[in-house]
Parts: sequence; C-alpha cells; structure tokens
Amino acid sequence: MRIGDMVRRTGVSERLLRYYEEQGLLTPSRLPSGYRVYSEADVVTVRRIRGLLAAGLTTAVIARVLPCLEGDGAHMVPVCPDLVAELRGERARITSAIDELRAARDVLDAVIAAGPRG
DNA sequence: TTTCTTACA
DNA sequence: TGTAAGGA
Repeated sequence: MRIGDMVRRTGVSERLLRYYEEQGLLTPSRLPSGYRVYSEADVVTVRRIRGLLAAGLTTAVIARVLPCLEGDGAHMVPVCPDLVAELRGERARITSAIDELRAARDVLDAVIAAGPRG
C-alpha cells in the first residue's frame, strides 16, 4: 500500500510517516516512481512505535528496540534477552528526568511562596 | 490525483 | 510537525 493508505489505516500523518522512516523506524520499499510501498507489517510497526513513544522512549531507542518486540502497541512483549535490561535503563533515565522536573517545580514553588499573596 | 523532496513566518 | 513550492 502507498503512504495515503497508511495515513488512513494508522491515523499518522504523511509527514510523520516519512519522519519515522528517516529515523530508521520504518523501511518501506520503493516503486520505480519513488513512491513508498508499505506492508501490513508496517501498520503493526506504527502501532508499536506509537506505544513506545507514549512510554517516553526516544526514536533512537525505539529503532533499537523495535525488532525485539512482539504483539501490538497495547500489549508488547520483549523477545530479545538484553531488551529488558535496555528498558530498565530507559526507566532509570525517565526517573531522573522526573526528579529534575520536581526540583525545578520546587524552585518555582519557593519563588511563588515568597511573593505577594504567595 | 497522489506522492516526492526541500525548506520555512 | 504543519504547510507551501515545484515536479513527476
């Protein structure tokens, strides 16, 4: 199927589908005309990409993790041995990001509390 | 009509 | 990421 069908089947814009390809997340083949040709598997892949993006992973990590997952975007199962370790690492990264945001919020809270009507 | 690439108020 | 431009 071509990109227009993918847009309808996945709800993802053409722009984004091309971006996913640029990031190595999708590798559609090409017609002699240059038009991209997507497979049924690509539709499933897009669902996984959306699920992984929602999990806070970067496209770089997703590119490495994608070939090690099974199932659709809602219920994915890791099939490679080292994938779980990689995900634990991502979890840790997210945790530190949360800590930094919390600290930033605390700073604002302090400033707010010191002002008029604090 | 549909898709492609490149570039940006 | 959207959108516009200029082709095929």
